[in-house]
Order: sequence, then C-alpha cells, then structure tokens
Amino acid sequence: MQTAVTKTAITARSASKQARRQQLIEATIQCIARKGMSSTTMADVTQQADLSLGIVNLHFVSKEKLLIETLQHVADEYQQGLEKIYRDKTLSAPEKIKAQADYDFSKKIIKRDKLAVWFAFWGEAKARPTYSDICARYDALVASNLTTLFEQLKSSGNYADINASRVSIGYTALTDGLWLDLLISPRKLSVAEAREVVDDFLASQFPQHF
Amino acid sequence: MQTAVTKTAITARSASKQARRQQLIEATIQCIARKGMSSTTMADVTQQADLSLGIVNLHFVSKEKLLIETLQHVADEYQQGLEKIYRDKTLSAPEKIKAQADYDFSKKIIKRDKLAVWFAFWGEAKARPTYSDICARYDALVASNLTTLFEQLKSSGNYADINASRVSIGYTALTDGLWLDLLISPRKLSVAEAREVVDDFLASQFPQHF
DNA sequence: GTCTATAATGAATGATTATTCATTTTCTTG
DNA sequence: CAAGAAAATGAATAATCATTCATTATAGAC
Repeated sequence: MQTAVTKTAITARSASKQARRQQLIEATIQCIARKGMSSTTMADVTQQADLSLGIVNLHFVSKEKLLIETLQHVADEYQQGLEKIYRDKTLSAPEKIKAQADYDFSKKIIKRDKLAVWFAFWGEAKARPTYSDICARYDALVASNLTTLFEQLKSSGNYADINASRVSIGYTALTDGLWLDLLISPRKLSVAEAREVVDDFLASQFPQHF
Repeated sequence: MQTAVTKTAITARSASKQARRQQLIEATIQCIARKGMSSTTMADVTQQADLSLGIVNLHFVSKEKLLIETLQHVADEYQQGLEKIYRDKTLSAPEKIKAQADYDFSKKIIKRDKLAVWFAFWGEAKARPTYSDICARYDALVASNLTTLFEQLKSSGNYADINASRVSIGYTALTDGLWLDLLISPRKLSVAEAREVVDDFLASQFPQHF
C-alpha cells in the first residue's frame, strides 16, 4: 500500500507541475501577442501569470526553452484537431476537406493571439532551425493527408488535369495567407469572408464536389 | 557662382550620407535574415556593414528607426516594381495580371533574405502599429489595383459568378502563403512550382484567359 | 597648405533583463 | 502536528546591449 500512496503523491505533485507549465505557456502566448516576441521579457511573462520572477527558470530552465515549448504547444493543439478529422472513418474525402476548411477558420483556431504566435515564430524561423523543425513536422502531416484526399477526389470525378499535390500546396498557402490577413487587418477581412475565399478556391478546383 | 559651388558641395555630402544609410539598411536585412530580428544587435549590424558601432545612431538616431526604415525600404522596392506594371499603358488587364504573377516570383523579389524581413516584421506587426501601418499602405495599393483588373476580366468574359474583390484577396493570400513556404521550406517547394500554383489558381478562376 | 565643417570612431556609460540561489511557503507523510 | 520534501519567491548578480560623446579622421573652401 505504501508504494501506492507514494505514487498518488507523486502524481498530484506532477499534476500541479503540469498546471504551472500550462499557465506559463498561456501567459507567454498573451505576451507575444501583446508586445511581440522581441520585447517579451521574463518579467512580463511571470507578471502576466501572476507568479514570481524566478519561476520560468524553475519549470523551463531558460527563456528560450519556454519559447520553444510555447510554439510546440500551439502547433500540437492545431495538429490534434486535424488528426481527429483525418482519422474519422464516418467522413468521405470531400467531407474531410470541408471539415478541415471549417476547422481552419473556426473559433478555436482563429484567435488573434494564437495567430500572432504562429507568425512571430515564422518570422524568426529562418534564423532558428529549432523553430522551423517544429513547423516542418506539422506541415508534412498536413501536406501528405491533404494530397491523399485531393487524389481521392480526383479519381472520383472528372478531373484529368488536376495535380493533387499542387492543389494541396495551394490550399495550405491560401490558408496561411488568409490567416496573415486576419492577423494584420481584421477590419478589412472577416473570418466569414476568408472562409468564402477558401470555398471559391475549392469550388474552382473541384466544381463537381464543392 | 559661389552659391552654385556651395550647392554642389552640399549635394556631394548628402549623396554620401544617403549611401551610408543604404549600406546600413542592407546590413540590417542581412542580419535579420541570419539571426532573426529579436537577436539582431547594433554591433551585428555595424560589423556587417564594416562600420563603427556608433554610426547607426548618427544616421538613424535609434535602432527602432533603423528597423522601420528597413521595412519601409523593402516595401517601397516591392511597390515600385508593381506600380510600373499597373501604369504600363501597353499591357491589357490579363497581361498585367500575368506580369504581376511573374514579378511576384521573379529573382528580384524571391530573395530569402528579403522574405525573411517581410515575415520578421509581420511577426511583430500585431504588437507594433508602426509596422502594420507600413504594410497596410502597400496592401491597399495592391488590393485596389488587382480588384480593378479582375473586374475588367470579369466584364470581358463569361464570369457571372466571379467576385473580383474576393479573387483579389485570394490572390494576395495565396502569394503570401507561397512566399512563406519558400522561406521556411525551400527544399520542398521550388519557385517554379510556386509560380505554377498561382497559374492554376488564375486558370481555375478565369479559364478563358489563363 | 591651412582652416573649417562634417563624418566617423569606439571606449565608457547606463539601462535593461535573464539567471541564480538563499530564504520562505506549502504540501505530504506518518 | 512535526518533519521533511518540494515548490515558489524575489533580491542580488551578471550579462547583454543601446546610446552617448570626447576624440580623431576626412573632405571641401579659399
């Protein structure tokens, strides 16, 4: 029984440890959105989290590691939603594509704070391989799944001159570009309009399906 | 005559002053591309330019002003090329659109160092109005000109259900997204392929023209 | 060639900020 | 509840970096 008790204790401790990390990552997202990555300080993050100055080093060792885990967190969150769609056996290929488009412009994803984090890291990515590696990993997942889906559409319709991989690159680029618009000039472009731009794109490539 | 001589002198001085500023802006572009904006220091920039540490403050007053002028420089350069196309009386609307697509993926524009600068500033834009103002100014130019061109295409063909402004938003977003791809994963996507994605987009929206 | 004005230098300064760690607080166990 | 362990604190430290300015170099005027 003693071992079991000890185990419970350790779990409780590590749960609270996880909670602190989570709290700090969320504070970091807020700070990057509000002040930009280059002027986010440890004092900013810890104040935002209502914790003491030294806490980041205690839980993440260094600022750089906190930043990396923050990017990782945002990327994971996005990726998890997508994987759920890709794995769903009840959806047909065109339904999955529509589900992804809905997801890409859903309330969950289109939060300006999180978009700001994506672009903050993309802005530094050329100079920091760690950042681009994290982005590349989820890029590859999206590219391979989307290409497969577009290939399925192609063979189920009359789309002789469609290049599935090229459409997939186009879809991803279009989405990223619209995200940028929504981040930079949210007055000019609404989420609904952005979603319609994507629909137009899909309809023009696959008129029999969208 | 005396006045004339004095004038020449002043011009020569100010020419060299312009040259120094140019030199520093170019060094800044290099540094942002190599190290990222958040870790580019004054020492980095001045070393890159082979000049002394104090020189930036002499010519630009502060680091922040140097950064702003660097963004301005890259934006102006891009915009000038576009305006030449828009103003060209010898080109028809579809030719202008093609010319813009060629330009957007030309050697002059697709330099990874310059792309890095765009994205570095976009990444900070949400937190810094000065940056987003500069971007907004050129965005507006592109949007209004492109929309007009697409409207001309629409009325010269059988494109009842085309929304010119939406196509313009789509074109810009697609281009920005492809630039991001070229910056982050140049191994996976070539400039030629990116250009083809844009062609596919235009062809699918305006099949009679592209 | 000398004088003057402008440009450039870089050591010194001061401000900012990440990190450390001695101390305090909180939690767990028995 | 006491003892010990883990977590959290924040003042002090150390490193980094933008900016200043006294000094030096350079170019143009006469």
